Amino acid sequence: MKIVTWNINGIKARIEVLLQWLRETSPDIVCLQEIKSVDEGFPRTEIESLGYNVATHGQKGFNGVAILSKLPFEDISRGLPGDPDDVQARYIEASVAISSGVIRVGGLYLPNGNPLGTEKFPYKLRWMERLIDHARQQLALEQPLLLLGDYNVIPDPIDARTPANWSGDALFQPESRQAFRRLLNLGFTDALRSTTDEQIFTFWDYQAGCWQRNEGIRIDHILTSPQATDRIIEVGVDKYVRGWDKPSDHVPVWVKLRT
DNA sequence: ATGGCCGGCGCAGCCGGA
Repeated sequence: MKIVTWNINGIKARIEVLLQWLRETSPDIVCLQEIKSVDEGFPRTEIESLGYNVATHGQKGFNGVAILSKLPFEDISRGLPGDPDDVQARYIEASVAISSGVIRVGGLYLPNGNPLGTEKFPYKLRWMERLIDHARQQLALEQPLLLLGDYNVIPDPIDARTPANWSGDALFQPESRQAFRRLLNLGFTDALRSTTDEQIFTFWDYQAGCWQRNEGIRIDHILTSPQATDRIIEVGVDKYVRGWDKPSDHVPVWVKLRT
């Protein structure tokens, strides 16, 4: 089965691109970030007509995540535990039954954290600590688990075309990278990096001709638990979607798993 | 030449993104 993460940067502006990509690639599960929509405004019926179940966790104007699945959801959890005062819609989790058991999927939109020196950066780091705590609990279940989404973290220098451009950026701060490594060190695998040493990007800024100059970064990641890692067949990035009309600034990242 | 964009909201121009 094919499981994908994609920051679509606004579902209302991207619905035609999303439907076209769904028709062409027919993924089984899709985690979407930055839907920038309340649940009632999400174009659910158009997506359902392609054979998907839809679960959303939205808010007005910003953030917002969703999961699409051809298989029915077993149970859905909205919001990242650990801070009842956090009103930002950045996490959704669901299970689907497969022939060999159950697979759990967490779709996340990790805070950007810029600019440094504001409350946004400590919020990012606190959010990462909550994610680590939650991931540790989920790993204890010893099931196939995927935590995928827009992590807003450049893990290593190879993951940026020009690392020096990001030295003052929250995405490439030592604290951000260390928290990402601590998450991995719980027992997760960075699925894409486990299959290639190549420089591969998932985001190109709209500004300054970044796409044309290939000034990209890799910030959208699929983390797999040991039970999911053992099932990996192939990992890839649908880079060509960035060249479509009215593209998102992110592209889909996918993994094929044995069921 | 070292800047260049985009979406949401809501109907001008600001906020947020990365």
